[in-house]
Amino acid sequence: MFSIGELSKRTEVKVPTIRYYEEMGLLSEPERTEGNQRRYDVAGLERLSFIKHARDLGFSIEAISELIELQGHPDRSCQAATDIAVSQLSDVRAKIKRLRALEKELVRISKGCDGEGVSQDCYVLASLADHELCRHEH
Amino acid sequence: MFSIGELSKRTEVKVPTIRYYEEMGLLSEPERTEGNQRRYDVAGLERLSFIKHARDLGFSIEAISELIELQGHPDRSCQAATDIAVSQLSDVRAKIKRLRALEKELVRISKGCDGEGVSQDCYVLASLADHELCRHEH
DNA sequence: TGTAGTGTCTCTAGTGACTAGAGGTTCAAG
DNA sequence: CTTGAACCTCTAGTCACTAGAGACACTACA
Ligand SMILES: [Zn+2]
Ligand SMILES: [Zn+2]
Ligand SMILES: [Zn+2]
Ligand SMILES: [Zn+2]
Repeated sequence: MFSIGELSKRTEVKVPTIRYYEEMGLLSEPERTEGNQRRYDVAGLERLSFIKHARDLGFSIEAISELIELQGHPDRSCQAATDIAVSQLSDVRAKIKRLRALEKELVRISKGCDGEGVSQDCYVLASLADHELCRHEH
Repeated sequence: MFSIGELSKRTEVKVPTIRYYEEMGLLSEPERTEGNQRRYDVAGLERLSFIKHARDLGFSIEAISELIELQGHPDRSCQAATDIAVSQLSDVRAKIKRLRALEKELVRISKGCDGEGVSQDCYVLASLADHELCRHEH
């Protein structure tokens, strides 16, 4: 049995975050000591590792809820799990696409000024004031 | 003179967002009609366009505040503006890097299951449970 | 001039996923 | 048995908005 602090160390999830996951229903309520402190078993550790891994991969709390729900029913179709993963992938790809456009624009903007001049003549400020100077969509 | 709704249409910034920018000090308080409604001039429109453009490029409200402050002092050095832009660029690059790692991992994970099986045998769920299956750092 | 309908006002609360702090209690080591 | 770290609950703050309530203002048309 682990205390919340031990669980935190083993999973690299901060203590308040663990309590937050419990409140959100991702973690089931663990046993308590007589003095009301949480005590976790291996199942709790595995559950939290799952959540941590999914969060690291960018899945939302809501998506993780669904995945955990599915995990609890071994005989159910896993179509929903694949759907969630595919949708997460397309989210990530959309974000990358958008950030790449921003990157190009920011390269142009920051190359345009070395910081040696004054505000009035600054290419950075001029570029922000006028989207027409932009080469890409964003 | 524009009403807040007209300003909203011209800049594609939603009305409550305009009020929020005012509250945050990005927009100076505009004139008011006798009935207390906001009325903007061209300067207000340009200011809001600047903010919109900077937000679209991912600059934080705080960064935009500094840029606007700088814009108000045409004779001051623009070093800070370049610094802000460069730092924004490196933020964007860091995000892209992270997302690319996630993308690779998510491709592997979602390719691993066609959704035809059951939860118990699902590669998506197995992958989330076990980071050892991952090919990349994240 | 009356009125209908849309726009605007302020204020409060909610979003997601935590994070920080206050004020109090429990645990484990020595 | 004492000390000090860890734990408890609860509230509020983060960022950049977004939604809604209830009241007031403006505009166009009859
Ligand atoms: Zn400059
Ligand atoms: Zn632009
Ligand atoms: Zn599957
Ligand atoms: Zn992994």
